[in-house]
Amino acid sequence: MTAPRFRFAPSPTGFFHVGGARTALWNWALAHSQGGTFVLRIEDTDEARNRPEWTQGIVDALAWIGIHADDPHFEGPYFQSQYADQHVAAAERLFAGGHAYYCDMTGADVEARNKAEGNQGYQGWSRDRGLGPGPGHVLRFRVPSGTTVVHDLVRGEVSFDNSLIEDFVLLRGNGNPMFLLANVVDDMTMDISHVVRAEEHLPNTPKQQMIWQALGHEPPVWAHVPVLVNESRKKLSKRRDKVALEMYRDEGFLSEAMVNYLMTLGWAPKGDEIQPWAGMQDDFRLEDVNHSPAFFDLKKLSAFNGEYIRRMTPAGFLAACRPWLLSDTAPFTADRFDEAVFLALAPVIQPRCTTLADAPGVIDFVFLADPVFDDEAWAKAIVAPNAVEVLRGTIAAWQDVAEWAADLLKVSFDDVAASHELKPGKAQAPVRIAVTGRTSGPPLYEPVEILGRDETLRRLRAAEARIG
RNA sequence: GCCCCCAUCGUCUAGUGGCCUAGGACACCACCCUUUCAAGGUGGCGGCACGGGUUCGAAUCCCGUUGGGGGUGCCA
Repeated sequence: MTAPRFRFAPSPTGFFHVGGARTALWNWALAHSQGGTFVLRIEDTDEARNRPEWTQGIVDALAWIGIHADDPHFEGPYFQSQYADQHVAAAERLFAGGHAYYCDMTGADVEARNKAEGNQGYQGWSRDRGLGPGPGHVLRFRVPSGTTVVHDLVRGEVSFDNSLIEDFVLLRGNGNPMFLLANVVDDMTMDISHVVRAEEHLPNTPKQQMIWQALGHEPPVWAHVPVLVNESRKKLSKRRDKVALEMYRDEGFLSEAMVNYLMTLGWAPKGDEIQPWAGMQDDFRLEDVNHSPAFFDLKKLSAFNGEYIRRMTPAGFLAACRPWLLSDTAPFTADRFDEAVFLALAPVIQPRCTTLADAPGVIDFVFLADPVFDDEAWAKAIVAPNAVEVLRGTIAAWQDVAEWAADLLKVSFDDVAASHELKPGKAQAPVRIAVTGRTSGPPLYEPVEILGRDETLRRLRAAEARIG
């Protein structure tokens, strides 16, 4: 028995679809666990050929989710266009074998005749006219009578009445092959044994299967997986939905979280949902895939991502966050950023992030010359009972604190709060806003310890002055 | 219109005739913890679309209905 070959054939459109990512992952898992090959074939259109960055985008996106081109199970990328000669050759064989015939009717002709006769679709009018190739002549497949049964690994047997399938076009009037034919020929040429793709292709499958058979080959193993849908249960589309995998990457989602989440859409790993790739790769089976479409839920993805962020080591977290920390969009400038400080604070930052992009905003005040005040929070904190007194009391207490350490600062502050008969948590607001600019955020005393006595007191006094 | 697919909490799913009083996760709510906000812990809310069969027994098998989706190009 020869090793199975799974093909993944995206068409480059300038971005990589999350639905495609899941299909790729499934093909990839199978290729690995069955000791087969993941064949990447790009369906390059005329436009895509002029934009090599589009295909590069696919390769990059695959690499991001762990499908690396240098893996021994990976083959490609190949391009559909490189097989153009074979597409035409196959069409000629089909014609020679009587499986296809030429037709000189244009789309308008077909429409007119249908209107006159009250029909729909192409009715095989040129089947016996004996036409040969010529300008404007399309080659049509002669659909045999009978029933075509597609054996699908996820759906079982699906049968189609051939009489309901029209004689579809194989070659255009200009001699160019149609996608349906090109696809079959490519799969055949590349010895593809398994075609795992989205459900939307299922209605076309009997046509492809008939081409396989007419060309004298057994069809591959088919598997049509359910599509991903939006909140209105429509197939995810570029126009309406955020479908670009790159976009999630750029927004700070971890590839591990994305991969893990994608795997759970239409399939469930044994045991915990959150699972390392290695286990899922071995357990994944097409037979276990669900039959119905799944909603791509950003909330759940975010939950997965937060979970993965919390599981990172501080060093790993820092490394992953670096692009956002040093970016122009960060609230502080790169020269004020301090890796050692971030590393020390990482354990309190991580549980407060759902994406890596959240990180700079959580501890911005540590790296800012002055905190950026949230006006609403400021107003609220300042009208609180004894706010000004607490602020002054804290200044007095902290300028004399024996050792500038988080635990001692806390003890010291608690005394101030107690002297005003306030609970520490409640009383903290004015101090917190003076130091961080906000009334909520990570624990106060650890960052304050890092900020140092001088800077902390400077901020507290500045806030006191701001109250005026 | 015609063809095909699909149907378990709001969402993602477990479930392959008795283990189901239907399990988990996300979301939501409450409480606990707590230095604010998170995180964490505990608990709660909530579902087999409907109608017929088959069977001693059906979420699970069959038929129908309804609802949803997809496909029907000289697009890919």
